[in-house]
Amino acid sequence: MNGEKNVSLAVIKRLPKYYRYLGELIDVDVSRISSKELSERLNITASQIRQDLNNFGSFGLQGYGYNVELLYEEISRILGLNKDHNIIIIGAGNIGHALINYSDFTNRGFKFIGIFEKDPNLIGTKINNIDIYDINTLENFIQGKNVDIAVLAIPKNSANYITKILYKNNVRGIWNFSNVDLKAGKNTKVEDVHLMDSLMTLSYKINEKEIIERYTNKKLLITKR
Amino acid sequence: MNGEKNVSLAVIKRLPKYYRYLGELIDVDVSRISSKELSERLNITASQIRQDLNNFGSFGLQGYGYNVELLYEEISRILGLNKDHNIIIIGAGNIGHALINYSDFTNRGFKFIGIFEKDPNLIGTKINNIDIYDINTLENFIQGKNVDIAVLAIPKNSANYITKILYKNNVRGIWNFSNVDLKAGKNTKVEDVHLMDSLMTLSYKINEKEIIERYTNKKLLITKR
DNA sequence: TAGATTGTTAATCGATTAACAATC
DNA sequence: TAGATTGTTAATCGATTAACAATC
Repeated sequence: MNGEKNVSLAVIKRLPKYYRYLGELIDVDVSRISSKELSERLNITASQIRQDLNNFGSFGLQGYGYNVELLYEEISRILGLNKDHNIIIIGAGNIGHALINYSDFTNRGFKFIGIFEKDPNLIGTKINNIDIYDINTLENFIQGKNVDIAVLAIPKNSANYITKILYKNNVRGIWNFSNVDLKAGKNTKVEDVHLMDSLMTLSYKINEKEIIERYTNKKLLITKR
Repeated sequence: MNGEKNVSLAVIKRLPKYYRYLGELIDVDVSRISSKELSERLNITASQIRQDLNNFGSFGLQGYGYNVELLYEEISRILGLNKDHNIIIIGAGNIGHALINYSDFTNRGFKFIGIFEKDPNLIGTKINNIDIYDINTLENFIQGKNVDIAVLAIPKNSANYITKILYKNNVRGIWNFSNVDLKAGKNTKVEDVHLMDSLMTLSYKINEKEIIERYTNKKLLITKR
């Protein structure tokens, strides 16, 4: 039972970038690339790129580099994109709306199969041809269909109740847009998208100089006393 | 000119979580908390929490812990949330739409002051009482108003052209939802929100076991030969 | 064959955790 | 005063970078 080495999340988070850029190369008929060239374009060291890929296998050729199409295919498999995934959306608000209409997901095999809402005015209608169901039928639906991923796009006060249902019914992944921190369940992985956190990070970045100045001065003053 | 120590982005990314949780504590009238208690709730070691905060100052008291309200205030200042920020949105599509309607941003001092579009059917209309302007008037608008942050929510083929305008006019930050990797400009910071990358990461997570198995087996086979 | 570039081991760097004296 | 918990220094761990032998 060895061989079960874990790959760090930092590595995984870089793979979609490689994948995206390789896709662009294919579009302009580039068939071969070295880690050095990738490195210059992606602002990641060549060494790191080679290390990342070698977590999964030896996809290159000495003296040649990487075959673009082949590497693209491999990364697609590593990311699980060779399989279809069924997605449901919890919450027919703005975010749910935006995601449903984003065709890139569908093109990569992510299939929206239902939306769940509590607002009776929305139940029974459709968004982009996907049915909106009563949130109370959620558990039943999951038990009947193969749900891989649930998008959580509801206010935080209802999030706990819903996630319990998702964990209990072994939904494989939660894509969390709600403003709560979820722990992964026994059989359920979680990926957070905290827009508010992201905006706050940007706020820090644009004010950084001033902030650092203020706080380091304060610390210096205290230290000097 | 010393004292200009830099704080790592990993630290900054944790601050909004502290901030959010402290806000929740205030709501339920908790006035004091230790790093140990925070630690249990946030799944971050107490040591790390203390290290993070001490990048900016000494906000606690030995034998007591932290005053919740005071710490909340300090983090708010560290994140630049004590100031208002003017935001414009480039692209009146689904994402732009979703963000505009998300009141949490407004409550934290992020003020939407304009939307820019190229679709003539949308120009002149409003979303949530914010005007939609012709994208061609963007540069003029920026020169006349104080734009802190531009949200980039347009297809990638037009992204390059627009970002050039933003850099040139020293917009302080770009919140990038477009499927391109932006480099920070001389005076412009960038924060990426790559939804597609995030979804791919989740895809990896839910398929991880199988993926690791497949690839480590492959490597073992190769090694054995 | 000579040149290029990989895969991989070793060195470095940075971030996290542990430990503890200072002090409320 | 005794107990609790900070701020901070030191130790550990993990991730990134450098170096180079293997090999196309």
